[in-house]
Amino acid sequence: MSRIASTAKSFNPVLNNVFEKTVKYSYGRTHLRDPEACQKIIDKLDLTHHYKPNNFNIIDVNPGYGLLSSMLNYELKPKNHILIEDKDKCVSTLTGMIDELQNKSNNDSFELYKKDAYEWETYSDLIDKDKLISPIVQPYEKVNDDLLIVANWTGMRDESIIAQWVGCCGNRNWLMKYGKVRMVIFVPALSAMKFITEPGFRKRRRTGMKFSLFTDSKLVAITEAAEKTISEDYKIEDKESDEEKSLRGSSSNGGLKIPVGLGYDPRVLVRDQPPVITKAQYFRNADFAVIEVIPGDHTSNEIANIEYFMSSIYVTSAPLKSSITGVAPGAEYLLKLIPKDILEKKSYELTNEDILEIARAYEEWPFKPSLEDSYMGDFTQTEAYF
Amino acid sequence: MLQAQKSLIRRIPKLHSYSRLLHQTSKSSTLALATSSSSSYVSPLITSRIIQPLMAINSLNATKSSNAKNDRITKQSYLEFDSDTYSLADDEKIAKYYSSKHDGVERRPYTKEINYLKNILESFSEEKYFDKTDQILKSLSKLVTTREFTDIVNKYLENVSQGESLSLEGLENIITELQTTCQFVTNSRTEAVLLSKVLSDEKTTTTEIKKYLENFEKREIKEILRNMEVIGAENLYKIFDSEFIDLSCIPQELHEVYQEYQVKSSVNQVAGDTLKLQENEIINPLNKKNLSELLPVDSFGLKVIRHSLLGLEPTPESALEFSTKVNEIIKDLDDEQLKEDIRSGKLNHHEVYTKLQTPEQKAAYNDALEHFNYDRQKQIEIRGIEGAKEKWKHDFEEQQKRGDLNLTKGLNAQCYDWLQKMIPAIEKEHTLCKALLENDTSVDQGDKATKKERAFYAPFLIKVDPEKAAVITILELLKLHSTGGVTNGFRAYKSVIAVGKAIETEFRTCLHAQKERKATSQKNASSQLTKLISESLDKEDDLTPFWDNSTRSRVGGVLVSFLMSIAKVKVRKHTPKGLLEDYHPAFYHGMQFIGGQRIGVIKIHSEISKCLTGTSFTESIQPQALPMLVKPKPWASFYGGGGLFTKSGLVRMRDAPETEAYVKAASKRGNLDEVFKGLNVLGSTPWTVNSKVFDVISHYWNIGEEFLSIPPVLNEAKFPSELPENADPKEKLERSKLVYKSLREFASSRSQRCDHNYKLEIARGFIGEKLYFPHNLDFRGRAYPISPHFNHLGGDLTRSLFLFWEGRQLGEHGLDWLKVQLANVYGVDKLSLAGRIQFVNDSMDKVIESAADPLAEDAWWKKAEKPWQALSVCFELAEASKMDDPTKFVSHLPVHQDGTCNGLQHYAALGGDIEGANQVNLNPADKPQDVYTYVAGLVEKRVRADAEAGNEMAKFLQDKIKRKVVKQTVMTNVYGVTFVGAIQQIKKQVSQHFGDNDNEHLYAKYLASQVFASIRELFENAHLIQDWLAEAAKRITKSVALDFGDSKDSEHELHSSSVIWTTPLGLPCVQPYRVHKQTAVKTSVQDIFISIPSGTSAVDSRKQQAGFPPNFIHSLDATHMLMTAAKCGEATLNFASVHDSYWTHAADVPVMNRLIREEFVRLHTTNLVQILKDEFVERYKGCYQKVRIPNNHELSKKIKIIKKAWATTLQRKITIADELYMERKRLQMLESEKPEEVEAAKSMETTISVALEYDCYGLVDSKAASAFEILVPLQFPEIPKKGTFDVNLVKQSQYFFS
DNA sequence: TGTGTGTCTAGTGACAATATCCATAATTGGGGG
DNA sequence: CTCCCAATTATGGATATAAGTGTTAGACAAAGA
Repeated sequence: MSRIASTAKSFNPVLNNVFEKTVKYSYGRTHLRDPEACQKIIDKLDLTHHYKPNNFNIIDVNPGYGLLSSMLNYELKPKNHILIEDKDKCVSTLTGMIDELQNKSNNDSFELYKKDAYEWETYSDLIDKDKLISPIVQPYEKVNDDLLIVANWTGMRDESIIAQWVGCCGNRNWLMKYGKVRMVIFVPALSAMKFITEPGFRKRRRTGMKFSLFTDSKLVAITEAAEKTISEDYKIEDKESDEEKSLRGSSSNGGLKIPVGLGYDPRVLVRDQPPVITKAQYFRNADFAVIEVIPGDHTSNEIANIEYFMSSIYVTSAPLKSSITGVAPGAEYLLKLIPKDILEKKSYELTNEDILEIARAYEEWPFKPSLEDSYMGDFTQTEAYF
Repeated sequence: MLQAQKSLIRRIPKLHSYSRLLHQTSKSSTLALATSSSSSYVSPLITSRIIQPLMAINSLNATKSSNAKNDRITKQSYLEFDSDTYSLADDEKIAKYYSSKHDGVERRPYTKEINYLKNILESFSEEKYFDKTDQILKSLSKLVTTREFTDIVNKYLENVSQGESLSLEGLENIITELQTTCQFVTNSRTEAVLLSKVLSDEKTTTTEIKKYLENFEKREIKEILRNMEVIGAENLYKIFDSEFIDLSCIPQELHEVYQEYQVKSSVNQVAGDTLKLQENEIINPLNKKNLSELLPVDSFGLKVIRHSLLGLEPTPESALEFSTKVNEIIKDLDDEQLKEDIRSGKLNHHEVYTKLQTPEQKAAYNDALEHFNYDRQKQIEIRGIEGAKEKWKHDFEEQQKRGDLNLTKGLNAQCYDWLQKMIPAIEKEHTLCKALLENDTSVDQGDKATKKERAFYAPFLIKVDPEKAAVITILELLKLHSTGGVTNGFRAYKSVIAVGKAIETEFRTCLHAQKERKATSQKNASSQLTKLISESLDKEDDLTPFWDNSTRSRVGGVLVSFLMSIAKVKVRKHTPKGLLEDYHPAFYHGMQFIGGQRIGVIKIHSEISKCLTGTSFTESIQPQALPMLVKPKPWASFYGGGGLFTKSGLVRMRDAPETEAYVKAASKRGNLDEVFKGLNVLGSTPWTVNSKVFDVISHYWNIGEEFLSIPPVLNEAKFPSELPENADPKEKLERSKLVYKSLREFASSRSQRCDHNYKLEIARGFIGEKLYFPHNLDFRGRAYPISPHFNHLGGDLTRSLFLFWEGRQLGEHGLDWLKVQLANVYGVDKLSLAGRIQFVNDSMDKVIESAADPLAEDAWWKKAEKPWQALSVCFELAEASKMDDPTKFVSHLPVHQDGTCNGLQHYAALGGDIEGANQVNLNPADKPQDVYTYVAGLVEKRVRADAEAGNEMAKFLQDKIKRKVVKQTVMTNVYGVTFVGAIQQIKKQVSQHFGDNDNEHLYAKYLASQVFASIRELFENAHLIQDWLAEAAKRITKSVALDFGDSKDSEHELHSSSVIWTTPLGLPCVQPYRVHKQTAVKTSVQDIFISIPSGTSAVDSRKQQAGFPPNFIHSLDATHMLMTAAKCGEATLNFASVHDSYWTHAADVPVMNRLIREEFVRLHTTNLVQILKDEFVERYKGCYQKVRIPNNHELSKKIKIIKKAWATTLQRKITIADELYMERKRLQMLESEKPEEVEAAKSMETTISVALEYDCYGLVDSKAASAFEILVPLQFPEIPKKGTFDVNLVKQSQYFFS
């Protein structure tokens, strides 16, 4: 049973031979196993300027076996580092790590909080009831420098959490009520592809649009594409068609020169230059990406009136002018209110400004459906039988 | 346009996709095996001498499989192929099977395509698109057997011979051509078509007829005349007139008619048994003149004909006929007042019937009414749709006149407006369709996609009258309001299918009615002949198959999209700039998301839905879904029971071709006569509506408040208060849960109100009427009334509305049984019979009070467990007690006898558990045993034991276990309730009765396990049987057929045997649980997701296993019911049933009770499980099952060696298909005529054959660390031993049913 | 190949998800012989 | 007229969609060792 030892910059030498090289239980999530990979991510994040040592808190959601957490802790030196983890094996490794740190380096910033990170209650309890940390509310003009959220949401069903967190960014509730709190989230690669996009990318849908609107998001790191997503007759093509084809988000014959990054919005790749984590560096064979999400300047208030409208718009990829008609009774009238150039666009081509423009136009619309009309019942659940 | 045409023809059959499938599989593993080098996969153990024949066989197989390429129907669409290359060999046309080869139930390849072709053939032949019909016939001739092809062509000839456009020569030419091109073989029916054509020609002289007839032998003529529905009444008489004809030419069934005719014509008075009225125009739906004449019915001096169901008045002729007959009947009445009441129409049919004095009068009245109702029934079925339209029109005109703004009327007027706009749209579509079908390029077909769509639905759409189509569309959409979990709207899927189905039903009804009219159009046809002809019309089985769902959705789709685009509603909006007015679509399309999945919905504009809430919309009930006014046609074949013109199958099923095939086969073999007999008894029970109860219900209904089971009128759902945008996510979540909850409650209340409304409206329409419920079966043989809304299977309220039409004097015991009935519905059913009677006797004054003043605030009946039925009995008892001699009281009330947990009774009888039998009253006892109480006691005992052992939970629950807690779980245990389901049931009880809500789940879980254990303890043998059934189902559904992977039958999936058994009455039950493939059909509304029915796709093993034990028991209780029904029919009882509740007149209860017990004993004296096992063994022989044997056993080693040898020669892994292939070859050779092949086979070893020498089931050792999977012939475990209970005791058990 | 892990689905009558993309088979059309 | 190849079309399969996951046990399938 070999254990990890490393000379990586952010790796705490005290923890040499604490983490096991292979772990038996993945609990359905991906775990980094190589300190070098963690180092890549930490370097890319470049957070040392943003957070003052011993003067800020980290909420670390699903740290797993804690390798990355320990390195982040060593690198950033938070005052409190809350590890929200409820999986038994992880918890025991984590306690081992915490003990080790306390014994050998007197570091007691870590606090293990054994609760289900899925529950909203966990967070409110953490702050309001158990008072492990007391974050400071900071204005939305700048990024909050008191709180950092790190999360591993790489499981199958975790995507919904990511979407909801972004929703919280729009609502400015939950932890986002403290201000622009930075989040570093491990997500499934496919989620990152859908969510971190620019207008015009074919995979951009409602949630992708919300990412743009409510957050400033970056790709921090990506993994090598799993083999099955790489097309065999992969060819290097010239740049123009390159651009066009990859814009379509097609995963089969994308235009990048190397398979890595296939399926991502190429402009995002160019913009963010994410480092690549190799397969050997993580445990569990499932692609993931690391994203950085910071709440943005727009709120869900601004588009609350067109929620239902948007959901209809993003069903099809036809230009707005044709998909708009069936959306509500009398939607023809709405056509007159929305600028022509927007109507020519397809749903995935809409920019933040376009969306806001539509929301404004919608407000002008005399026949806009009443709110309860947008309630679409979902009572498919089997109910009692006498 | 040629291209579009080709595209149409090509796309319709979709054969090439199948051929692709064939092609693909022909390349798959097994065939690769077959075509690989000849000797390579022969086991090395076989000597070279034996390899020779094997090689020959394999190369033969190889050539066959290379031929298989030619099976592909490629290139030109199959309407154009002209060689035999693509045809199915004769043996292939039928030589396929479903789950078992040994049942003689055939599966035809390309069923779907053949059905489609039959349908479009029907359509095209009526339109006389000969070039297309030729092609279709050619194609069909390649796909079906000669016999079937003859039937198809005959039908086609019938269709095209209609009218003047085709001469006799033309017809003959077609026949000759078909004979040469398609190997068409004529039969007597073909001759009948020709004969009919000859006779129909006005110019044909009698001599010519004679001459024509002389071409045949008399025996032949007899056969030809059998096809009377082809020839028609009028022509039949012409033949009768011919001097060439004598009695020897007349088939048996027509003898009577013939002789009668001879007599009458000799007196020169032709078949005068019908009234001489004006031209008989019964079926002319669109004749408006006819309608205006309908109003003055009372001009006949009789107002008996009061109710006009669906706004349809009876035809004047039949009304006149009826009134004449009634006048005749009441002529002799001595009560002048009664006479006057009847004449003036004060009394409804049932009142008249009950007031008549002599049995003769009653019989005569019944007879007259039956005749009269026959006409009305026809009217309802054929013109029901039109009735709705007339109502709209009426309201529209009223509104125009008065500017009336009443909401309901406004809606009707609105509908009329839409209708007017929709008709031209559909008419235009019709012309486009016809143009497309006629290759008329002058008409612009719009864009490509539209044209493609049109090509699909055109042949079907043009068959339905635009007006009717429009009415149906509007009705169906409004009917769907707020269904499918959509507020103010409905699922697009449902609407499209519903419209498609309704259109199909309408089309079928019209077609049938039209045929009947043609065949019986002779105005003076004798009623006998008319009846004979319409009966033989029913026999046409499968020549117009049901449309498949993709067709339905396409037809529905186009109509729905029309309505959506034309239906507008006016809206006004006050804005700062003043009043804005606009027309908005009444329906609009959207998407709903459920768990991320898209669901297409159509929403109804709020202005419209406002009008729809809570108001009645009875016109929207399809007339075919109403109870019938006349006795349903008796079941005699798979189709044919039920409505006059409505085709409904014997077994209701959803996309289960296998079930259908099995039942049809059984029906053809005559195995179902017993089933028919029972069903016909159920169908021939006449009912009427209990108007007294109806009045009371109606009173409370109209108040609009919640009362007993009547839900209140709710106008809108109440929502919790809004939350700010930035509220805590947890709070937001809680709120949205509340919102959904209140929406759900609102919806359920509304849908309940709606449902009740339907029922009440129908009941209102049928007050005083005589009504019948045609029944059919579900796949287990349980009988259900076909009319879905209003039937005696409903809840308490609905059941209380029913009375038997006929009355029976109470006689000696009747009164007591009425009292028992009251006690039962009051909830006092645990006492002995005497105790129950005593209970009612003690409450007699309250009973009479209840009847006298049912509306009283605290009336006694309202406290009953089933109040409405209690009220119904109160009325009856009060009436009876008024009589001096109650035994003379004529009672109409059905008295129920219910089995105590019927499923458990059957289990107990099967298992022979003594204690179990006691608890469900199989064993005679002084008072009824209550199994629920007993089980509750057992559970209590267990809980107490646990409590003593220190279980905290048990301590809490101790002494709290009541009957009610366990009741539902015990009851549903038989029906296969799962552990989770039981937890839910108990949880509900727990949360109601115990205080502690936090732990209710834990409690429920704990209790559920205790209840299960208790039931198991009580019905030990029964549960062993249950286990045996489940194990058998598991083995069957996990088995592999020997033929799997055979190139000739590549459609079967690996596990494709479903559980099939035959009930003691001969009904085959096929569990329809398979994994259906699904595809999307593009319609103009949206893509519609439909599942493709298949009898060969993989079985859903889990469902099959879970479903089999309860289904088997259900099939037994259904059998018991049908047996009892048949016996009751023989005993001339009126009989009805709700699965395990049997109903008859109070006076007849003793007889029925005896029959129930006798039949139960008769059913269970045979060893049903043994029979089932034998049946299974026979059915599933040739199937193999995977068995895990110890890895280190010598057999494992042997098989591994063989596998390895094969694998090395084949250069790949050995699959199951390979193993089966080798075994198949071995068995084939064993049967061979060549001795050397037999020899070779004998010494050949396959993975399967080596295992035969071992008792593999005995080798199974679950504890063994490592196991090895091998294939062995399917075997079934030994059936568990029966307990010692003697079923015959049931005969003496008073409380078995009570 | 034998394990632990993750996913799926749970009584009957009876109720069903769509849009889009992509690979590939089938068909058509054109050209040459 | 047929044959062959390129181009086009049809079709089935895969995948995403939204965004709390009411509940628990057990069977079954894929996957990691």
